[in-house]
Amino acid sequence: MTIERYNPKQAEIRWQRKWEEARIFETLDDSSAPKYYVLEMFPYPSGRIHMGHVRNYAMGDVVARYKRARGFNVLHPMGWDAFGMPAENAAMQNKVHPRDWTYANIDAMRKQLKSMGLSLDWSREFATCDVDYYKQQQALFLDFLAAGLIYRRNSKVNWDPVDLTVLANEQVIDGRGWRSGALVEQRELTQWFFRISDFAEDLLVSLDDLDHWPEKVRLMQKNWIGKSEGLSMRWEIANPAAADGATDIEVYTTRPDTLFGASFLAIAADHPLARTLAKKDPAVAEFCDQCRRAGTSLAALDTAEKIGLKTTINVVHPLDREWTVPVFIANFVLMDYGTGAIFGCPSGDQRDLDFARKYNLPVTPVVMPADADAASFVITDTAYVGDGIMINSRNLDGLSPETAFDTVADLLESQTLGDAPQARRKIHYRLRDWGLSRQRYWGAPIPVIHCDDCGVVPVPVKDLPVRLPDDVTLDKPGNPLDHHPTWRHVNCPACEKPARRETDTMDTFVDSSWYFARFTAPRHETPTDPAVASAWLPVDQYIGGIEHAILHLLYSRFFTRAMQQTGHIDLKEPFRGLFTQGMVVHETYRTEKGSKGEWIAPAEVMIEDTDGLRQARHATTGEPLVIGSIEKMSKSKKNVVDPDDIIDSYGADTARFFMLSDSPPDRDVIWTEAGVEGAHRFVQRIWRLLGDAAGQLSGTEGGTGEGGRALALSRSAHKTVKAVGEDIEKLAFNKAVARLYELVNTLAAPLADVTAGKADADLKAACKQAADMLVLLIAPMMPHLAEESWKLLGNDGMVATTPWPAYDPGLITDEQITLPVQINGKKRGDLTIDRNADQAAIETAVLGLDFVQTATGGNPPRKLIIVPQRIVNVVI
RNA sequence: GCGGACGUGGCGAAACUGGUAGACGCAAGGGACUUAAAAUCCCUCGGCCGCAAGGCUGUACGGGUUCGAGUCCCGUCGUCCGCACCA
Repeated sequence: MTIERYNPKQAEIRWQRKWEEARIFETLDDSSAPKYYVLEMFPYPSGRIHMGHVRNYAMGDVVARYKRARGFNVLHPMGWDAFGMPAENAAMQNKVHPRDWTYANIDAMRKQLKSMGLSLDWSREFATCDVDYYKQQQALFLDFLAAGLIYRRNSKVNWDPVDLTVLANEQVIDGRGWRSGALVEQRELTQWFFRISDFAEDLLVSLDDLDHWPEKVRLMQKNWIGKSEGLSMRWEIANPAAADGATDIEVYTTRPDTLFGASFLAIAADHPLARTLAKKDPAVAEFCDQCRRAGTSLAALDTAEKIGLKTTINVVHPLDREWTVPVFIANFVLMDYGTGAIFGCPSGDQRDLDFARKYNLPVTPVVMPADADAASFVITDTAYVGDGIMINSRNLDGLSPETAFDTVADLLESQTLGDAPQARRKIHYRLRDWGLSRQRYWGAPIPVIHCDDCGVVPVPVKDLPVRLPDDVTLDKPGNPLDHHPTWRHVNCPACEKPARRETDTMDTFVDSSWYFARFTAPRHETPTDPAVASAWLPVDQYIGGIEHAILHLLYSRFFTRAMQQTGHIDLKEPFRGLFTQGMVVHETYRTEKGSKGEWIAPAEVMIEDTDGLRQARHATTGEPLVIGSIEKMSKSKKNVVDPDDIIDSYGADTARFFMLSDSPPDRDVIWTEAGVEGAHRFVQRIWRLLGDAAGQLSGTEGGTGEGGRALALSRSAHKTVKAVGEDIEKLAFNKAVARLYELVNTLAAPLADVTAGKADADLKAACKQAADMLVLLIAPMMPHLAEESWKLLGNDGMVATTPWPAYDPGLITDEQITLPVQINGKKRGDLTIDRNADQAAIETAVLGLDFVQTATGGNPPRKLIIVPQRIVNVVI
């Protein structure tokens, strides 16, 4: 009579096979059903999946299975972000080819993902290192180049002189290469750039329309784009001889209103004028070198002292020809922001104030708080940066800074210096063009050829792909493509003379900037099938980590616009809905406190818990261990749990379910053994309750209970259907999980009666209906258990192709409701009353309650507040 | 420095637009079943007082608005995140 324990191992593989054979997750383009595109950020094939992947893909799969059950034509693809440095590093360490290493990893991870039972359309799978994929990417490059969306220019890069490669800013640690440890040099290299900054304004204003994105991500992108409105103004050089004939210095400011507070100009060490001066004066040259060296270390910026060197140059104040201001070279002025030159107004900027005090420059307050006194207002050691009114500013006095801004801007725009207006209003963005050149092997080759006669010549489309050569040596420093004996030698497509291939490859962020579009037609002979792509896109729900909030998402938004401009796609925003999930974290264990202790993996730890006191011990040696802080799972701290182990011992359903319960999905979730066991107990509980009753239920027709317990059960079940659907729509998986626990709790007793043969026909029908509903509701989270239970209950077909259950709205609202009754705002009791009772009826009933009578002493209350369907408050 | 988010039992968390604070889970304690264990089932579980009925108190801290505040406003403290010599 009692059913055996559920065996996920056998059941899960069996159902995975059945789904695959029936090809139910392979998506067709021609469907009359509305489309729904759900996508999780595709993984880098590092070798094994981790719990973060399990969480990410479990969430996406809930959405995909739920939407499918709701009748949508769901696209849910998977692929691999497969180019990048780790493959080259592995190749150097293990003497394997990056390609072999990568594809072996993909095979291993695909197998792991399949064991999770995800409803993915594997027929659309690709890796970005597939020749066909990067061929299409090269085609996009050529189109972007032709459309002027890509250009080439010299740019300063971080150069590792040992590894002979360019380093990203994140790879420079304390001024040294992260791998070689060599002092990083600043070098000028000719590099390719995407004109993303041309789209700055559109990328900024369109954020407002992305109302299914987290506010946090939109704000991060907004700050990253960094729009500022200001004035670009030229200051006439009073002594051109000192400046080698230069006549003016152009300065960018967002505070032209403070112009009368100016007491110095400062230029960057890399400013052309500074370079000119450095040539003549060794002291200037030495100072500039010092600034550049300090500039490479990001950490040093925090503490770096503001230092400057006074030059011999003076400039004329734009609004007073009698007034000259000294020019400094300063370490805090950046060449690549604005014009590389600023004017300093010490009273209104703390940094300028510190600088002025250090070099004894005048400090004139020009803005004061509206309630201050102009005669006595002084700046001591804190600059005044707030709003207020203008003072000490001649004709601007008394104006607001905002009005003063316009007054100064209008004046200087109409005033001329030389042959041109002295100033013009300028909108400035922090967003830089995106440099895509990488001096590496394992990336998509940039499809251009350098010819001595013709210059840079794009590879003709018919010659694509430009394939990566297989026979490369990776044990020498530098770019393997560069020292390949033959690969780079080709004839110029234009003049047929010998020429050289570009040996730089593309940044891997390029690969991930359009993969979501390729999934819509993954085998098409051009990058996209525009009609198909436009029909599927945008991605309705994109799910991934917050670490991609800026770069990946911004680049993808740019790429979509660029693809629209070049006719590959007909929209500009790729992701309608975005969700950023939290990390999976775990306790840490070490042999002793402090840095001396050795990290111990959770698998080797035993936890004892007596009266709330937790003690960790080594599972084999029994040695007591220190329980450390809860941190992101990482190899270095050994606090990792391998998904394979969990799926092996508990099954995929348990792993998925646990990842979805407990914590809200955007917050970190703590992985605990007890939590997994709890999830697994729930799996077994469902199986046991349904299994024991299955003999009675499998022949029973499900139906809504007509009265008593049967009706109460049906009410609970229908309410759960409604709630779970709403929770999944909001991606509130943890709340949906709680509703499922509740339903099982209420279902337990009636099911036990059914099992014992003590249920009447009404209750049996209600139980069957509720049980069927439960199975359909758990299916997005625990699909294998759902299929197995569905069959057990005697139902036909697969849950994976069964529609989402409908609830009866009539069962959602109860006829009797219980209103809490407060006296002076404190709950003192309840009132159970007909839900349609009018105000007068409620009032009479409330005043008749014993505890209300006691409180009022029979007198009418001062006030009686009745909030329909909610609460009653008696004020006395 | 600038910008943002958050702060609720022993723990993870619920609480829709201000309306019963702590749903649901974990841990813990007690009990039943069992030769025993596991599994399962039942009960208790914010704090204080009380045999109990019940009362008081409680959402970081201090004020305020309101019939009513975890939720709104002002201030303080703390934690986390993003950007950062940005002119």
